Amino acid sequence: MVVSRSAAVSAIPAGDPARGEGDVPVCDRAYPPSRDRLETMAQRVLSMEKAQRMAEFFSILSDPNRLRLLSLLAEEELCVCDLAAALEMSESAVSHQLRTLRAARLVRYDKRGRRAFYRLDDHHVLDLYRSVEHHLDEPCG
Amino acid sequence: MVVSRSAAVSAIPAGDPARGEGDVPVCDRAYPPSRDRLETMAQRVLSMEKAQRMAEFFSILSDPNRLRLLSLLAEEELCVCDLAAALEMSESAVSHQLRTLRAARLVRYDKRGRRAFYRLDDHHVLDLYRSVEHHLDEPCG
DNA sequence: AAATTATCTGAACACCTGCTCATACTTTAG
DNA sequence: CTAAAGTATGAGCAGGTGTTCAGATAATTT
Repeated sequence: MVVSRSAAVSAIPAGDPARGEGDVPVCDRAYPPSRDRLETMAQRVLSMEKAQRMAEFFSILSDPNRLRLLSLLAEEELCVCDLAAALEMSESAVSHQLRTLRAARLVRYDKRGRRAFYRLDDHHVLDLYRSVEHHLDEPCG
Repeated sequence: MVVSRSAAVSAIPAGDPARGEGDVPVCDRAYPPSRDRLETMAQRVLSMEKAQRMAEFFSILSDPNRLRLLSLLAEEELCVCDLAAALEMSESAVSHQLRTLRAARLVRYDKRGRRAFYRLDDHHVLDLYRSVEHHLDEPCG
């Protein structure tokens, strides 16, 4: 894991805004690609296993109701029925979605009496959330 | 848009690591929630429209093969057949996925001869990609 | 010109997702 | 104790997603 880290990070290089859009890299390579080129690409490409895990994480955030749940829980802990009332969803649907978020360790809950109070359990997800929110607010996005 | 920005950003507050996990906020509120509380939550919750757009964006990144395509295109521009060879996918499947990425403005292409060279068209997506990559590399993740 | 190459596209199919509904469980109220 | 409230969960179903397959298009080669 430690060894693969540098390779993994280099698989997606820094933004590199220094390189202008104009100077296009080599464009008329031989086809089919040589074994060397294929091997080079194989080293750069995200492993299937890692891609799978990343995709699963993104898919947790790819549902509007889950995002709305997170947006409320980012402010304060709330119980299932409050969440259901605020989002105008059935309590069953909310419970199912919270289960999904729980499985992904994005929220955790705390049962008091017959109510279950949910709160965020992941600080990274907020940064991500805000990044995309900001990204989509851009005029070109 | 400008006016809504502050409200939108405040919907998800800063990480606020200063507040310890110990001091739990108010936990035994009345139920059902008062009109005031419901109204407050309604102001904080992500709008359905915005949630929809964010979810669509995340869903673009929620497929392992699309992530692998992006990981290759982050390094250099590549044509469909190179990508297909590197990922061991059919050229048709790659073309379909590139169409999806194109529609989301994450990649753009450049046709030369009978080949189509694809490259990234979005700088934000790399930051996001790296954030999640880093997040999932953590021991607790 | 005909054949080949690189890509694109629509249809069809299998798989996955998120909802509702019915039901069960646990805790509080009467 | 019984009844009700709050939540959890499995089954089932409608809708969405990603692949393959067949076919079309345009540029190159022979």
